[in-house]
Amino acid sequence: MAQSSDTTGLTELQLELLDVLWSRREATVTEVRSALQNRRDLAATTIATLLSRLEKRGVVTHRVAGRQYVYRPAVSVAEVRQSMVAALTTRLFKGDITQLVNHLITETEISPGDLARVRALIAKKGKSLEEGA
Amino acid sequence: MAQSSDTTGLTELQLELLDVLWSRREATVTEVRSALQNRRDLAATTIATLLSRLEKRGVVTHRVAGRQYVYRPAVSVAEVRQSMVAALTTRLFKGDITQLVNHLITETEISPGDLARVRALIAKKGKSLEEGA
DNA sequence: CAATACGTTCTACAGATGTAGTATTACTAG
DNA sequence: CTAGTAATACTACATCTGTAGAACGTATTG
Repeated sequence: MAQSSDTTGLTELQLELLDVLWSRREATVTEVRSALQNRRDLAATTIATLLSRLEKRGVVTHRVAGRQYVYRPAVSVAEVRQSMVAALTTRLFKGDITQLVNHLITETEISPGDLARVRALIAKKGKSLEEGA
Repeated sequence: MAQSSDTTGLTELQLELLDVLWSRREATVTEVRSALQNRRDLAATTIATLLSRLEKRGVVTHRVAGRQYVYRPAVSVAEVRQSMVAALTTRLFKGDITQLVNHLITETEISPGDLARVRALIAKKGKSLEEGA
């Protein structure tokens, strides 16, 4: 669902805003601002600008509550991950997922624990495939 | 090696240019241009501009050959993959690699073949860890 | 030597992003 | 009712990116 407007190009900051909205379901400008306060000290007007731009792109929506706007995401975490991971896979690994996984387990310092967890995930996926097919 | 200047933010087009340089080791503006010809029909000056901008960022270098510039990458595929995958993992999965892998095998339509290949990769990695440690 | 062609550098411009001040509007407290 | 306050909208600006024309210099070819 949701034929959202190309979320592949979301920037760091834009994702941080979305994160706030995702975790709170919805939030006002002020709320978003204070949620980011620790890392970013942005003017309220800056947050407002960013959110309205995101709205123009179809990434968020807002409803009016009194004199305030309450923003909420118009795209899901899953969707965004989907499109961004796909974009990265295409760009860097010619679309080959196994190459990406290979990169992850060989080129990054993956811990034995993580490796085990990954193995478990694969096993589970294998099972579900057997059943399904 | 190479403390290259933040390659996390490379765009699609910039990566396409780099791809040409990576595969040919080095190339002139004209060569890069014709290599991209199929997908992108860009003016020679456009390619030149792009390459010189990339050079300013430390992503490529050039040497002079007669009246032409021969560009070559200043960053490796590995480095770029490294930093871009890391950035994505951080942004979208709070830095948790297993979450990314989980996404890959559950959220994308991964083929049984790919799954098997991934499993093999994990197995191999497991072995090398045993030996190493 | 002169004209043409090629190659690079400069300049230009629109759109996106990060950032925020100012203006406007509407509410709240005295 | 009026002054201060809070919220949004508008304006502004620097930087980056995609794109390319114009200017300029040099080489090749009559």
